[in-house]
Amino acid sequence: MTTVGPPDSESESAWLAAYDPTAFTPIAVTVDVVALTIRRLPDSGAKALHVLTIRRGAMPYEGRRALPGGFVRAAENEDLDQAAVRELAEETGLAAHGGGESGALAAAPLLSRLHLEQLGTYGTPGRDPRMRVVSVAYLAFAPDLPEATAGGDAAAAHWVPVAELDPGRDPEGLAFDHARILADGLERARAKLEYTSLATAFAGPEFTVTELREVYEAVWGEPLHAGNFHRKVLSVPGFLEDTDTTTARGGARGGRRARLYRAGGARLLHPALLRPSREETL
Amino acid sequence: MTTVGPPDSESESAWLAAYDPTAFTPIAVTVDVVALTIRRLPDSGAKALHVLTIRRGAMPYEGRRALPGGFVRAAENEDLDQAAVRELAEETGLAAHGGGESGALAAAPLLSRLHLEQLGTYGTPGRDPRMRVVSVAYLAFAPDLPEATAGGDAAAAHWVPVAELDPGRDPEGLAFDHARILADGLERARAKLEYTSLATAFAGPEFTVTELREVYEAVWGEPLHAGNFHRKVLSVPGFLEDTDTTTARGGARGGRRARLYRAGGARLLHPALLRPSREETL
DNA sequence: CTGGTTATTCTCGACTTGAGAATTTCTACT
DNA sequence: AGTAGAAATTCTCAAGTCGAGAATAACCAG
Repeated sequence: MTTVGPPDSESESAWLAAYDPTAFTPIAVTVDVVALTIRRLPDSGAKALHVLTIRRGAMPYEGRRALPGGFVRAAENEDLDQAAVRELAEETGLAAHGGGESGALAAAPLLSRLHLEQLGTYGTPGRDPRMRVVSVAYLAFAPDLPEATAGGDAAAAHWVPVAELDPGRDPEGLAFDHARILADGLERARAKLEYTSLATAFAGPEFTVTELREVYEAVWGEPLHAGNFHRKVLSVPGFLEDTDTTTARGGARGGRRARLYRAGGARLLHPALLRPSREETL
Repeated sequence: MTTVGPPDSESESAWLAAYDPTAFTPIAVTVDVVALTIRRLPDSGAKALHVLTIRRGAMPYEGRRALPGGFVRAAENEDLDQAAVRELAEETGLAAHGGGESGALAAAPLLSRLHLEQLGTYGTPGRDPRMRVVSVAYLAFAPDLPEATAGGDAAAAHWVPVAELDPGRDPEGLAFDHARILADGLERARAKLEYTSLATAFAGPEFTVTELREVYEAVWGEPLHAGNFHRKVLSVPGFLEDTDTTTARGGARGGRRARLYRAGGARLLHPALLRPSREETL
């Protein structure tokens, strides 16, 4: 019930239990961010889903990769969402400097088109070997971001193809329970692409249907039928808004110019775009 | 990144920021539970969605209704999920006594068929007037539970029809930001009924298609076409499993006996059962 | 002007849906 | 026993959606 502490607790009512002194064993509250973007693979040139990771500079898990994150600044009355944006900005180096810390997403110019949402909270005792830590995880989507890194100060920060972190392909794995958090974030992202217009958050302000399809293919990790995809996205009311313009040129190797669209007002997709395959999980 | 505290922080790296002393302004961590069940309305006899509320016995918001909840017992190494189950058990009086606190849902016998999932975390500064509180909210579904109340100790606990708490119909509203949490919980519940087999968690071990439909109608708050609903649920693979038995009697005023089913293994519904109406929100 | 490339539109058969209605099986009451 | 009304289950049918596989259209390089 969110009641708190010793004050006004002389009642012998049930609430006495809640005012138990054990409640005051300190618990640290942090935020971790699963930041996703779509970029081209250096080699194949294909578009793939990438996640932002940093390299830990201290024990425990020193040298291990981890999700960016850090303490919620309680003393500064920082909101959870604000903390997530701040950590992301600091870690990516994007607008880490100068930016006022007023309106959440407004702080960092380069992070302006960012979509941010809470993913879940992880607080199992022992997840951090040093003390009890409850971490609120956030999921962030952004259009192709620059080689983040160099967060002004942070240890190496890099966009890593999520495929590389797949348990089995990744020898050491992420620090703490971050592999689990990442997995939850990916599943959430894949699911939200089905019934929300979130995919447009990965694209620029104007994009082609093919680019949008590539977003879906990168996140879902499977090819989609171009024709049917085209028909489908244009039939969902409010999903795409025609700009009446086309790309300046066709493909590098020839080909028709593609029509440009911008995100329409709809937030929910009706009917939804369902993944061809999916597993029986929950 | 879930890193913590002073120890091993003599590095001048970026992490220094994370080790900022301000991080140690205490933050209290609590759990709040949105517990839902379906019961008959005392008057009309119709089935309606109810939420468990308690009456606050202390300031602030003394006398106001609130969601059950309380501190996470850090000193006892209590997991967040455990804390939610414990609070629910204490508040409902169901198995508040004796029960070991081992396996989460196993503690309280009467709560055994309970479905529990994390809803979200609410930590806006000022949501509790006394101190900084970060509350992890949980959503719980259970089949028709007894008139909970009398949690051994708790101030009056009651199942309240959610319609009664609707902003506008409810003069005072819930304490803290609990109205918001409840709203989020309801939306989540309504959404999950669409694409998961969660509805069966509101029904007994064996139920009829009509009872299942009543669950959907109570949660969604709108009538469904009986015939189409029947066809639909039976066509989703793994949703319902035939028991080859029927109810002992038809309806009180006559009528055919209904076939009994139990929940099948499926957790996700394919294809989904979509709400007839829905708003454009996210 | 030509061949290869990319975008967009069509076709068609298999399903799925919503509405409305028919059937089947019961209970209560003459 | 026989009948009316109730509740569960099954059907019908037209409209909409989907996946596969083309067919068209518009472009680029040479």
